[in-house]
Amino acid sequence: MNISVVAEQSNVPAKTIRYYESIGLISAPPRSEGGYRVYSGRDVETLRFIQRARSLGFSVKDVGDLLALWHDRSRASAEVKAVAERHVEEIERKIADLEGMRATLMDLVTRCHGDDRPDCPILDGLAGADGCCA
Amino acid sequence: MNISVVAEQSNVPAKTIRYYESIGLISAPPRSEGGYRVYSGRDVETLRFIQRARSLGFSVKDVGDLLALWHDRSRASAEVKAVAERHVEEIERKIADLEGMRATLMDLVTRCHGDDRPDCPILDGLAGADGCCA
DNA sequence: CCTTGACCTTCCAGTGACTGGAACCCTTAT
DNA sequence: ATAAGGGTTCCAGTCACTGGAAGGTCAAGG
Repeated sequence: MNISVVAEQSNVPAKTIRYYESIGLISAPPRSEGGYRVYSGRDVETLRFIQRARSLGFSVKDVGDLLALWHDRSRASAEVKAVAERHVEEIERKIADLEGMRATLMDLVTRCHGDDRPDCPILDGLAGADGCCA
Repeated sequence: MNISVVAEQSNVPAKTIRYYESIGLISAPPRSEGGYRVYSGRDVETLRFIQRARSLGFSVKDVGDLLALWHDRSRASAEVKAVAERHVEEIERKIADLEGMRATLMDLVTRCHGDDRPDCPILDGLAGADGCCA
């Protein structure tokens, strides 16, 4: 399989596959006579795994760890669970941050009449007038 | 005021202040004889504005727009509101994305017993076994 | 046989928003 | 005079790609 086929089947752009190879996340495949990368069905599986993990927000480093764990038949599931749990916590922190921003912004936005007059509680809030973001 | 004083009062690191100057977000202040940047109270206000806007998740580009609007006495509050509303939508998209990830991950995590055995629904899910991330 | 066009290759540069560090200059106090 | 603690510039690195240029390869059609 050439790279574009793998790209399509794994939903990872060809450019990104080469990038993953360059940083060592995946190993370099054999080459054809003309110098083209030649992939196997196994490579597609691996890239799908990576794609799913990335879409769940795991960092590339975490994905590398998960891949290693995946390939290690004797691993303890506790290790995998620990990586995933840390990641859930991080996601929850991000959600909390974003919800804080959303609440403040919604307050500002609803207080702004949004017409052609210059008076604007949003800018006042950002400027530090009372009643805004502590 | 030297840069470290402004940094402390605005809660923006000195390094970041210089960076903001380099990208044109703030204007270059006058210099002392020795070449030090000399700031005024007005600069502190501006940096506080920037700090608040950034902490609400506005991009630096958006902050630039908001600053321009802030300095423009004749602006229409509708413009400001539009910027803020677009940003709220973006935040809501991000929250939705993260909540999707969280739900999938939580499901995987709770199904993983997390002991010293290799059997692991998290890796199975990432590998594409049935029942995982659509 | 030659060309065309789609595919592949490498390498370099840019994104956003900083942050770290090196190497050097200025100020103030002792 | 010197030492500490500012300040200055500039370059490089982060993260995870993405775009683009310059050029090599392959299969089909004229």
